Amino acid sequence: MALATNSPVRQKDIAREANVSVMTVSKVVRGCADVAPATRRKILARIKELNYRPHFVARSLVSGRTFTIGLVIPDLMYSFFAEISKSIAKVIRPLGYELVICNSEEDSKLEGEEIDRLLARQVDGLILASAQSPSLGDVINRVQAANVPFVLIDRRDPDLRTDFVGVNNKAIGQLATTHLIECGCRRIAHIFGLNLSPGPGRRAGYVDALAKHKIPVPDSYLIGAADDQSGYEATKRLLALDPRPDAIFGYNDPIAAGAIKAVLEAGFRIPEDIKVIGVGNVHYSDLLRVPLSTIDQSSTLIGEHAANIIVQAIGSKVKRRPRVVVLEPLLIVRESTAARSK
Amino acid sequence: MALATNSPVRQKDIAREANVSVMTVSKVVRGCADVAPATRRKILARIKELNYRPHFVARSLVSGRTFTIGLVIPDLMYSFFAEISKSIAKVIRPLGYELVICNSEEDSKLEGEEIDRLLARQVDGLILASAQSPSLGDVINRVQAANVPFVLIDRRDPDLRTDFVGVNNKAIGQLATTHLIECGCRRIAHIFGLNLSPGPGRRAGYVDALAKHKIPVPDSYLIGAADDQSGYEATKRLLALDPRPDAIFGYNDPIAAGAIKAVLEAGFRIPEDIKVIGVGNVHYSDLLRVPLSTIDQSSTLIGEHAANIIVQAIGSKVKRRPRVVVLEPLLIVRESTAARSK
DNA sequence: CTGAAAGCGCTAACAC
DNA sequence: GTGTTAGCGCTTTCAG
Repeated sequence: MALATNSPVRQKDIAREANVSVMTVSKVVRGCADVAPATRRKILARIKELNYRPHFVARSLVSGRTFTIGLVIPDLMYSFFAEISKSIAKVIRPLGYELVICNSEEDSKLEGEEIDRLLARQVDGLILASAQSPSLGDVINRVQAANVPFVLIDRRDPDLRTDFVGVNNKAIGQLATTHLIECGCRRIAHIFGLNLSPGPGRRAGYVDALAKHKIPVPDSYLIGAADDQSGYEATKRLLALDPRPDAIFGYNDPIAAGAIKAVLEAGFRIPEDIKVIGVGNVHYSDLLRVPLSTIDQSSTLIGEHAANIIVQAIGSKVKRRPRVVVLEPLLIVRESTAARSK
Repeated sequence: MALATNSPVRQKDIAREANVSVMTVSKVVRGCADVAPATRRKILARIKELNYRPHFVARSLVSGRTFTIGLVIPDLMYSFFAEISKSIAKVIRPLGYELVICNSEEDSKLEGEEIDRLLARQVDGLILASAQSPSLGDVINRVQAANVPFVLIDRRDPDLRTDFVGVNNKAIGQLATTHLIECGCRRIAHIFGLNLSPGPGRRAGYVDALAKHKIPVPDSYLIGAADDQSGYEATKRLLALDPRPDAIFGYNDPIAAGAIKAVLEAGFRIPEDIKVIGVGNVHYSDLLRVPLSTIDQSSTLIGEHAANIIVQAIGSKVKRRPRVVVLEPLLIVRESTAARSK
């Protein structure tokens, strides 16, 4: 025992110690059947003794596979993306893959660089929640040129026929808005998000639901924000309008949480005076000043689907037709849109 | 132009196209000076034309460096760790490193496997927020045997002389508890966390502060929890005690948020009847039912320090003495411990 | 300034 | 069952 506290142990070392060739060691390491039991035992003993670990890089060089999947997301701090990352990892880990996560920080230039780096690192596949706007074309071209399978998540370029996993954003907008209408609200404002695929989709659903119920709203009820802070600011502006909105549909939960803060600060009650709904069903929605009604977009499922698709794409040598998974959203009613008896 | 839509381009291809040897291409790629300007230009043109990208794996095999750093954390969903991940990435990215993040899910067996995998992948360094308990010894031994630099973060084994970056947890416990005492509370309960280094540290600070002010509390005021849900449950049990606590110090913000929920549900007011304080200053603390007073543990700084240390350790061939960075916590007072005029 | 030789650690493919 | 040969794409070393 003892020894081997330092310096990498190679198959060559095992081979020498066990009086066999490197090839035989390699076979044992990979679990090939055609090795004599006695030899195998001897080699395994040395492997354990010297604490040998196969050299992943060397193996990758010859096999052409790194068992690495790259994930590019706007921000790990959004629990939506953290949850997706986690669920992807959970699927691919047992298959021997590791995940390299890159923050693009909603910056399309940075995103491009990260993707290039991941390609240079020979990732076997790529999962992208792109910050590119309005078109993903450039990046996608480079990825395709590198012949690396990829899946788009959350944010989609409708012009591109690629694998995609996401939510039906229009349905989200419709669901949220219709819910508010059914709650009796008629002056429904929407704080929309970034100009990426989920943003316009939710907005379209909002507009659509209003139209369907023949409820007109002033343009001033549509206003943009990026996070809880700007959602808070945006809401202050909404509250100054005349007539004042009686409901606010936030692009996501953080924005809606900011809205709640602004509404309460202004002295209005939720849900009595103003109802608020968000999207995402983030973990803490239930703990907010007013427990937040929201639309669940099943982040975990998105990750699982994306992971399964990419793994399958890596495995298949033939060109597959693009797989598109669009999940249906789910309304979750909490106190912020509750029907309150006075 | 055109072509090269597929198949990897190698230096060999560039060399052939440019009528030079592979060596010269390699030199240009690496930016060596000893290449004739004309040759360099010619080669660069081909590189761009064929969209050549250096093969990271091959490069790693010969250089012995992967420019990859492994990060093992309990859960990416804890915003504390997400924030650390993000700040680490921000530091190492410009230096050419990529981060591989692994969730250990607070499972020491899984953690060990992940570390082994990262070692097999030849990571240049490792940053660990270990779930091992009570001692990190085993894992650390393996990492040291592999001769890979590593930094412990957040969770420490006091017996081990290793690089470490974290917060002064005892000071956190003292700060929180002393603050509650100064608010006039005398029946201060503590919901402690997992039995890892931060848990006992904070608890010790709590006990210490109470002792210093000669405030006795019944054993029943000390109770454990793991997340917001169990924090909620734990608080319900605390509220059933006689005498009822007039303050609750939660191990972290999620637990404290769960406590707030339970307290309000039971019909008590915060901060008038019961004050609550957490730790972590998570992003949404301000948006909770009652804005949560908390102790900031500067997650971003932890990540930055850890990143700097690991990069330095990777760079230096000599054995350095362990660097230990213990950050001092900061009290942030919000409404949950505010002195309210009746 | 340019290039030929050797090899990083490992594994296909094929002999023995 | 076992070992030999060749080579993955790149860089280090050293000749030209």
